Amino acid sequence: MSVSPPTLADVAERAGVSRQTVSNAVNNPDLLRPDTLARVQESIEALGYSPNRAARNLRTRASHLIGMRIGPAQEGTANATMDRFVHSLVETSREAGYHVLLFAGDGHDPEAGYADLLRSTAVDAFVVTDTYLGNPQASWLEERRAPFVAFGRPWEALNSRHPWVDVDGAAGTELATRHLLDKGHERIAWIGWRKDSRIGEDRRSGWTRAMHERGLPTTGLASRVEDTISSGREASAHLLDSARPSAFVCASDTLAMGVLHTLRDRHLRAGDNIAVIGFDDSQVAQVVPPGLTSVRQPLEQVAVEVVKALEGLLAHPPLVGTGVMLTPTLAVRGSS
Amino acid sequence: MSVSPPTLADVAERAGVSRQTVSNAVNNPDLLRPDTLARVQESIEALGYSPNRAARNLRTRASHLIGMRIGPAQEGTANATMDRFVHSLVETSREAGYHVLLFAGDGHDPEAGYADLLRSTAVDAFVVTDTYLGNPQASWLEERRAPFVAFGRPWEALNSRHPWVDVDGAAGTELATRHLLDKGHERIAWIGWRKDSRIGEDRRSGWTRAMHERGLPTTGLASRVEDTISSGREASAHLLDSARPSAFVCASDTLAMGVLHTLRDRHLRAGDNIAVIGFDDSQVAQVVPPGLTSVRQPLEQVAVEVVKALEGLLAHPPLVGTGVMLTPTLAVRGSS
DNA sequence: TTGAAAGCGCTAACAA
DNA sequence: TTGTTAGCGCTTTCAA
Repeated sequence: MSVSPPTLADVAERAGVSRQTVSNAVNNPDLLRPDTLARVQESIEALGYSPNRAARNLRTRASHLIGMRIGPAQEGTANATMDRFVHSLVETSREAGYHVLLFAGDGHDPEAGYADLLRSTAVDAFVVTDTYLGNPQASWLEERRAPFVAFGRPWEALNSRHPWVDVDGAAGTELATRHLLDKGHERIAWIGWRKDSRIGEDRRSGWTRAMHERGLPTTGLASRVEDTISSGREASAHLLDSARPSAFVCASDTLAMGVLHTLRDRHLRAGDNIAVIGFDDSQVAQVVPPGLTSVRQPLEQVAVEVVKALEGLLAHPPLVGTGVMLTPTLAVRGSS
Repeated sequence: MSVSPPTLADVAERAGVSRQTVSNAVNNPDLLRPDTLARVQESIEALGYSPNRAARNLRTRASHLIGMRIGPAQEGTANATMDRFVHSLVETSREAGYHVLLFAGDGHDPEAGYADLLRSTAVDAFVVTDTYLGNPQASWLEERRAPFVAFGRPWEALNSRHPWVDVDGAAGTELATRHLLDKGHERIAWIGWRKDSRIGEDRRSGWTRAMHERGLPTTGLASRVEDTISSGREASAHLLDSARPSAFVCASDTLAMGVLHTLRDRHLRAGDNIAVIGFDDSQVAQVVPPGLTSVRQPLEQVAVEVVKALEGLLAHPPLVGTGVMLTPTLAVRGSS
C-alpha cells in the first residue's frame, strides 16, 4: 500500500462539506438532507473511501473483532468439529459486522492469549470453545468481566452467569440408539470416553436411556476409553468377543473408525454384519465406505446463536441471555 | 469490561516518569537507564498494562493483523488442507507478532472482502490461498499494491511479482508412483482432475514421469474427473474393467476414497488386492482402515515460509523475495 | 441540518 | 537519558 487511502477529510473536501457531515453520512445518514447525503455518498464512492478502522476503534472503544483460540490441528483422529465451527462463525459474524480473530494457545499458560487481547482491547469479545477441560478460561474471563460466549454448557460451575450455546449430546446418542433399535438391534454396545469427561457421560446417558426405555440391559455392553482410533479398535474387539453386540454407538467418529478397523481385521462389513454409529458427522464419516452413520451437531445454528448472544452482550445496555441448547440430528449412512 | 484498562498515562504517573518514557520502555527499552526501566516495568506489571491496539495502530499505521479468506466448509469430501493450514498459520504468525483475521467470501463479488479490509487498513497484509481459481485476487491485489503472499504459485501470470509459496505436486505423485513401482506394481492407474486444472495436470505429470522413467505405458490408465467421491468411484470401476490396474494414484484423498468405495463394492481389499494412494494426507487418510497412503504437504513449513515472506514485505524497506517451492513427503499406510 | 472543537491512546520528531 | 509537542483519523459533544 504505497499511497495511503482517502480519509474523511478528503471526502469532505471533494463534497464541499465538513468532516463531521461525512461522518454523519456514514453513521447517521438520516441526519443529512437528501441532496447533501447524495453528494457525500457520490464522493465516498468516487474516492473509494472506507473509514479507517484504527481511528474508529480508538474513538468508539470497539474493534468489531471476535477472538477465538484454536489449538493445533488434530491429526490421527476424525475430530474436526472446531474447524467446521470456525467456518460457520466467520460466515455468521460477517453478517453481524464482525470479523474473527484467531489466536493460538500458549501451552503452559492457557490464559495468556486472552489476557493480552483483552488488555489491549484488541477484540470486543471472545468465543470460548474448549469448555470440556473444566473450562478455567470461563471463570477467568468472568472474573475480569470480559464479554464472552461459550460453545459448551458450564458443566460444573452452575453459578456462572455467562451466556452459552450447546448441543444436547444425550439427545443425539438417544436418536442413534433408537435408530438401531428400530432396525431390530437389541445388543447395542457403547464405546465412550473416560468417566471424568462430562460430555462423554452425557452422551453415554442417551444410550442407556434408549436401551432401558425398551427394557434392554446395558451391562457388559459399555466401554470407556481414550478418544483414539486404537482405543476404539481394541474396545470393539474386546466387546465383540465378550458381549457379541450387533451394533455399536460411539461417543465420537474417531472411536467409530476404530470399530471399522476391527471389522476389517475380522473380515466383517459395517452395515452388513454389524452396525456402527459415530458422533460429529465428520468428513471421515461422510466419505468412508460404506458411509458412517453419525450424530450431527447443528454447527451453523450454534454459530447463529453464539453471534446473537454476542450481540446482546455488546449492546448498550448489555443484554445477557441464558443458555441455549440445540438438538442434533442423525445423518444415516451405509454403516447402519 | 466495565472498567477501562490502564493507559500509558497511568503507568507514567505511577512510575513518576513521562508518558514517552513508558512508551520507550515498551518499544525501545535500550534507550532507558536500567533503573528507570526497572521502575517502569514494575509499574507496567503491577497495573497489568498492555498498549491499546487501536491507538498504536492508528499511530503506526499498522495492525499486526494478517487477513485470510476462508470459504464454506467442504463437506462430503476429504479436503481439509486449508483448515490444517490455518492452524499452522495462526501458530507461526503468533511467533512473528501477528494475529490472523479470518473473513468470509462474498459469493458473487470475490474481491469485496479484500477491498474493504484494505481500504480501512484493518489488516497489514493478506494470505491468498485459492490460487487454483485462476486467481483473480492476486492480480487485483497486485494492482492495488496491497501486500500479500500467495500459497500457490502464479500458474499463468508469469510476470507477476508477488511472493508465493507452493508445494511441488508433481514431485509428490512421482514419489507415490515410485513407491508403488518399487513394490512391484506395473499397471498403475491415475485418477485426477479435469484438464483445465493446472494443479491437477501438474500432479498428473509426476505420475507419467515416474512411469515413463521405467519404460511403462500410461495409455488407457488415466482418468480425469470432478473432485468428488462418486467420480472417483465411477472412474476406478471403469478403469478396473478396462485396464486391470493393480494400483491407483489419485490427485486427492477424496478421489482415493472413491476408489475405496469401488473396492468395497467388489469385495476387494485395499492394500491386499489393490494399492491406493491419495493426496493431502487428510484426517480421512489417517483414520480410514487400513490407512490410506497419501502425499503429505508440509503445511507447517508452508506457514513458516509464508510468514517469512510477509515479514519481508512489511519490513522497511520492503524485501520482496521470490517464490519458494517445497517438497512433499509420502505418508505410507496400509493401502499400499 | 451543518460545522467547530475536543480528545480517544499512542508514538515520531525534536528539544532539553 | 528523559520530556515536550504534535498529530494519526475518527466520532462525540455542543454551538450555529
